[in-house]
Amino acid sequence: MEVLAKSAWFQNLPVPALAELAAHGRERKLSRGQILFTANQPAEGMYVVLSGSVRAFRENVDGREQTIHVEGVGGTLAEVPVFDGGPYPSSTMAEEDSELLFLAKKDVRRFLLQHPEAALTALAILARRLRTVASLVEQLALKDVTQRLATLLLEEARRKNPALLDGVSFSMPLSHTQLASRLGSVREVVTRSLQKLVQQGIVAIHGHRIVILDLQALQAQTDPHSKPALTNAVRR
Amino acid sequence: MEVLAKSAWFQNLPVPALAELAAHGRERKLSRGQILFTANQPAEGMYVVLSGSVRAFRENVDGREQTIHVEGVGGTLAEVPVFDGGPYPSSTMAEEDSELLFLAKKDVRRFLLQHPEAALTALAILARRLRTVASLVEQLALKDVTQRLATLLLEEARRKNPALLDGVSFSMPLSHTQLASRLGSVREVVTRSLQKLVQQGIVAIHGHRIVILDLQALQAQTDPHSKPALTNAVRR
DNA sequence: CCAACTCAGTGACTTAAATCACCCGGCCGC
DNA sequence: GCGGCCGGGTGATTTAAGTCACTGAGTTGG
Repeated sequence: MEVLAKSAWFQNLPVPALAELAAHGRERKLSRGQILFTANQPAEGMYVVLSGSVRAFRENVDGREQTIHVEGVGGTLAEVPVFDGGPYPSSTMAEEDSELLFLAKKDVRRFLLQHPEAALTALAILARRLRTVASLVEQLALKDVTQRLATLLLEEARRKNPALLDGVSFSMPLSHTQLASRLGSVREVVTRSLQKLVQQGIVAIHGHRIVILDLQALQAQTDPHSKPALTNAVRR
Repeated sequence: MEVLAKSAWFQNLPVPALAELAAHGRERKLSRGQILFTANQPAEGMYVVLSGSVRAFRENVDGREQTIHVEGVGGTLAEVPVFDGGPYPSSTMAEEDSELLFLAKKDVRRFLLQHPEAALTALAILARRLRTVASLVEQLALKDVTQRLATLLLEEARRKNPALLDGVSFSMPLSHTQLASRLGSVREVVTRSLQKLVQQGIVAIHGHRIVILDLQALQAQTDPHSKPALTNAVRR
């Protein structure tokens, strides 16, 4: 309950109403690596992350995975089927041991009908998610792996500490395989891309701690160094 | 107004309320190729497509574009900033001459607060959009161009006529460049991929009309023909 | 303490995709 | 009629990414 109230989903709502919603939910524990549900299964409701962290992903036939989003405490999973009635859109796996609260579709819908402010909050959440997923599309379609990696590093750094400057460090406890699944690539390529950033003196790596040595340069890696493209003037 | 009522956004709502919302809107005409707004501009509201068709896309520095979604009559653009308050997430361009209705953020929000059923509808729309964008991520990260093309052809065919069988045809008035922008690729590659499908006798093309000759085969192209992957049993 | 993992690193090779540089045909507007 | 543009089609080449196959360090747990 305490967690529910802190979740972005349920900001500023009358506590008794929340308590009632929570009372209808069921708790669920997952250990690291466990699968919560699989894409295309029929969905009965959504989940709120009470502790730990869970990742939603899609996979293709030969087992390669693409992470769609990762939710920490207060985050929610499978809101989509609550509203459009379809099956689960992604598979989800616990990244660490986690506790979740399951909320049935009809309970959530009823709650939002009775609390229109909450519905607007829900819209804000979906909107933000849409933004991040659309950015992922952009990254995958228009940027190369190094650019995507640089972007991810900057995002993670900013998540921990929005004030960035040369020398800041942050921890990123992800294996190269996990990184690859976020970046839409494979382990070996991520290893080499990281290496490249290290060799260029842009970042340093100590275990799971990343040090940003040259913020400018890292940001530069984010955008393609646009082809020296013949301008109209130059052409002919 | 008639269009507003038919839009998925405003299903089953009291006509007077709709009329009032529409009265606060402003009409806007676009000619083919015209830009409505650009990604990252501050956003004041959303748009409903009254006629024509508009596409939302992102582009990188050397001008390559990735289409995020395309909206026809009744569709909406830029709902995201209405709910999360951020700037426009994508650029949008009219694919044909189009008429739009602009609705200011605060009018939409007020309307949804007063009509909680409408808020649930809005959630359903965002949810569906999230589903399609997440699928786009999956396609880009895990499928090759031919697979993506096959998927797109099947989707388009189904949009026109859900009952698919060998021999159905449909019109797809897109240039190869436009196709490429949807598929996350470039013109030449799309041309060759299409050619491949034609040579294999899977589809035929007459101008902008596509005939599906072998539905089975087309569906097969959709999924990678999974690597003969050494199973655990075989290994060692 | 050894077996069995998981994780990272790396060289060699293959391949899908992108890029470059053309050509051709149609069509539009002078 | 002709210059220009757009759409499509192609061959040749380059390049990023992915694949394969191993190595070796570090951990965990029987």
